[in-house]
Amino acid sequence: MKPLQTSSFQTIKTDILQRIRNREWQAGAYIPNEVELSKSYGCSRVTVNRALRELAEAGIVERRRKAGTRVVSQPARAANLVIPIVRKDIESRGAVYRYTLLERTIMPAAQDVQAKLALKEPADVLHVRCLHYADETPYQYEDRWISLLAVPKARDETFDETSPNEWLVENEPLLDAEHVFSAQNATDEQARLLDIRPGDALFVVKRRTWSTTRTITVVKLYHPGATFQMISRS
Amino acid sequence: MKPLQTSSFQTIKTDILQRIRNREWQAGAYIPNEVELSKSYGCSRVTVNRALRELAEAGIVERRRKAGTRVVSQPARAANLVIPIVRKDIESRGAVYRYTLLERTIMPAAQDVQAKLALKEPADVLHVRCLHYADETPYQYEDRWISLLAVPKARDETFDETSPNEWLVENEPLLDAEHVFSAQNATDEQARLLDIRPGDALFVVKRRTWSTTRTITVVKLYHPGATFQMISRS
DNA sequence: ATCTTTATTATGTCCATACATAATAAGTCA
DNA sequence: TGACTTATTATGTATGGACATAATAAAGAT
Repeated sequence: MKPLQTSSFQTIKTDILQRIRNREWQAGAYIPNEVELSKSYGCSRVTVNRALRELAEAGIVERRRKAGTRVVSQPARAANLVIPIVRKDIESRGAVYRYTLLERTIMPAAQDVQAKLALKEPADVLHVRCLHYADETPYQYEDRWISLLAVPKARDETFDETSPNEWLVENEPLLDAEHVFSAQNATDEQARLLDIRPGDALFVVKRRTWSTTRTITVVKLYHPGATFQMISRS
Repeated sequence: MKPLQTSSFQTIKTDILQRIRNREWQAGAYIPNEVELSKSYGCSRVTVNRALRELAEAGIVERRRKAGTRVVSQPARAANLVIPIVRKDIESRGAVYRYTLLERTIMPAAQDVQAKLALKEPADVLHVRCLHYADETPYQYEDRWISLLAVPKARDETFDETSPNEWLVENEPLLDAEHVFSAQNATDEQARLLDIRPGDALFVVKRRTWSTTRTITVVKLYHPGATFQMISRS
């Protein structure tokens, strides 16, 4: 009989998960240590270690040296969500993507912008506002600040054809980011741009992006709540 | 000299990430295979394997047998967000948590509820509506359906003291879930319950929870947009 | 030319073994 | 009693070697 899951660390992982679900190993309690488990499963300790490590990464068990491995009592749900690049998101829905630049201004950072971009002293920043359409329907309104201190190359980019998002992905790849999700009512201007009514609910994503040393860009992404949803599975 | 990061798979992982960021290994290109890398790093292949595996899990590289490992060209942002248990969320902000049950009704599933809970045939369901307060300010309005076919025990639970969320975490732990986030305008009733104005933006979380075979519960969580935000780092 | 079979290759996993490390418990001494 | 040192323990990581597996390329047959 071939096992359903080929790899044995996987079968061990799901078996342990089952035992926790069935309360054989209760919440808050310590489970047998790696050596004991490897004996009972008839495998190497490394294999058990990998299973337990992945369960710990999933937030299901907690591990501490010398103490052991214990079942987390009330684990918070860990949702793993993907924030796609707008164009890909729209095209994956079978819609035609279009991009419009609304504003591109270079100016000295105002007080609040300087704080947002964590600039120690006043410096030039780039303010870009733009719209992303799906089949000629406004899909996302983007309001972005880029630190020209961190990305001097951006000074020479018009953003006529390429959206700042895609330009940054190309030119400053794989940065760390922090996201804040919220809901807010559309202002008159936002409503006009997104072709909805003032006060309509907007899904807002605020993103701050940085490299090792500096904040690169902060952006607010506004989605009409009715047309937008963000999904996370398992 | 002691390395900054003790484990060598970690240093290798960050080194590879650096090389990708510096475009030494360009987007879409294949990077050296594990054997070559292990030689150049002077370590075992398994160590390189772990570094690359974790980079693949993070969505930074793609791996295929025989083909090799290549840098993902335009990686979608993978945000790892934590959806806390309401009470803990509120208490961690230093506020006092209070819970109020609004409705608890057992009824045969209507058409739409039957579909939502993926019930093949009509069966009894439990409808629970409740409010979560932070310092006597409404924080979350919860509208939940529980399949009594999947969780017969829920029939005997009053939910007077314990919120359905916490009861389910205790009684049906570690279920798989799917989340959908969106924004919508508050209805008159929602506004009344949350002590906001009708039309105010609400942050909505829809969650479907299932065990191996059956859908256990579906729930809609409504947050006043102004007071709520969900954060995800890195 | 097209289909099928057979290498080849890079990743995926496993093992036994070894040493490192963090956290705790036990022991020692003032 | 209290401060300090020394085991002890479970997890964390590394190694060389081995075999499995998926995907592709090459070779062969029709």
